[in-house]
Amino acid sequence: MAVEEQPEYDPHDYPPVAATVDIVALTIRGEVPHVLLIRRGETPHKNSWALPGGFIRPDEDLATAALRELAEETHLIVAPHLEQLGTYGTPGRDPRMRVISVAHLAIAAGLPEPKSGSDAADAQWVPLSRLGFGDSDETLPLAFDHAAILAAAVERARAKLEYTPIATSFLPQEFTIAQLRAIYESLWNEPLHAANFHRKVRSVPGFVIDTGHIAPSGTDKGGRRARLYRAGDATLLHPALLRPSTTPPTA
Amino acid sequence: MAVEEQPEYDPHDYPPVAATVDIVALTIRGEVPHVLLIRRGETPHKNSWALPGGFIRPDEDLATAALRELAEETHLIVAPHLEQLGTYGTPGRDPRMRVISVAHLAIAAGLPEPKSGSDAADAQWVPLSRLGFGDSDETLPLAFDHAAILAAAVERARAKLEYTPIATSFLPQEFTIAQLRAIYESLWNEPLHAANFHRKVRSVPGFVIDTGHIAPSGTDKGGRRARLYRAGDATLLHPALLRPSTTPPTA
DNA sequence: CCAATAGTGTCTGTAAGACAATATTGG
DNA sequence: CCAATATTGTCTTACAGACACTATTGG
Repeated sequence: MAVEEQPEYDPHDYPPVAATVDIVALTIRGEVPHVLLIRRGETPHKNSWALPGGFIRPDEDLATAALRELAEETHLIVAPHLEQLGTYGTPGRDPRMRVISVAHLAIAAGLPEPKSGSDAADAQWVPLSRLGFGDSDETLPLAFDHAAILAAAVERARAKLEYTPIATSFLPQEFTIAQLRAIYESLWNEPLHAANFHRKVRSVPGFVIDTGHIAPSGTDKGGRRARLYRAGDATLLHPALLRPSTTPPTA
Repeated sequence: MAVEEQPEYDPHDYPPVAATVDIVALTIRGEVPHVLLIRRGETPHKNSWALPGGFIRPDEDLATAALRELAEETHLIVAPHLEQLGTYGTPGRDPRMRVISVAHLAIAAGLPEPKSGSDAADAQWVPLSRLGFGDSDETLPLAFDHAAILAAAVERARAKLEYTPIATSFLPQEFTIAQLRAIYESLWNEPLHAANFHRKVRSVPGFVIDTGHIAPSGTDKGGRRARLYRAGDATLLHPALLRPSTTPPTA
């Protein structure tokens, strides 16, 4: 850390800084990735969309603060996956005062409809496609530098699909390979070869474990019923599942 | 960020938080990776080693603060590579007050001997091997949670060697493939197959560019003189140079 | 039976690791 | 010439992507 000098400095010798957390909460609803956003009720950026977040409390760890803020918005108690994304502290990013915000990425399966929390006029799951991540070129404006934070979160998630089992965090306890593939396809925004994906996933040690169960009739139009899997204990995927687009054909 | 409520809140309504930066500066000196540490002159942790760092100034960006603190220790003006590592804010990590510190990783070639800055009794390049990263099991104790920060930095650097051209940041403008290999070997702490490494590096588009120059007599004991290369424009390596150890033989 | 989805078999090209062989260079 | 380092050739194996084919299941 720091503070090598003045062994008994006074905190008030230094300008006030607000320490906050912001959360990019991602989930999949109906094959489509969504992010939790709130509609700001106050200036600045009144009525525009923003990431949920808030002040870090005195004796609260950073991750704890992120989970608390998330819970206040969604009433979700635990997120299967939470990680620190990065810290945003450019002077002027909040016009009111110096704010240093630790951004987090949270991922969970089928999160419930959010309920408006005390500090948000409205909280809602918004498809990533409406924020510039997808086929549509629609791009809802976000408050502050939240567009940059969201972009970092989406890229982090996309990258981590390659070499970690993070995709399973979007799914229920038991899932089919097709459901897993849908996570990859919707986040990477491109179709994957079903047969090759199937074999590849099953060949990565510790990625998925066959439960022996069979999924109920998935669709209404026939088709073989799929086996159900659960997440394995691997934390890193070897070999990785590389993105088709990021793999330039040795061009 | 946050601050959805109280449109005209008073910063002093919230408990004082110190915002700092810490820097893990890595360089290679004589084939051996070193980290810049300072000897603390004051309590707490008086006389133990710590990472350089300090308060973020009022109108200073996070990266700017990191570079400034680094410059104060080493008189180094620019680091070829600087990235944010993560933020450490567990309550109690500094016994004096709540400190939230944004840790950075800096990499540079052959950095000069540090000069003791104003806020450090002594600053010095310390081999990573003396901190638990290497063959030796020596482990100098570090102040605060700096051991965890250093561990994160080393792992980040090791991982980034695989898929980014970060290794070239440790080297001068022009370098040989053998020098590049020495970076990988010393940080990964394992020998690499020289012939295969050579071909692999040259086959990754945009990793290194042949300058047409030939290195002067490298050793005193003969040997063909190597070609000199400079860093290419790739930001991501395709294909990656995977660590031997991280690649379990599909076990 | 037909349509649709799940899962397996093969084949081809790329790339990694092992090892051999060639090219230089100081002494 | 000898020792040491640089660079290139070959061969074997692993894995990704393409495609064909088999297995189920609803209607």
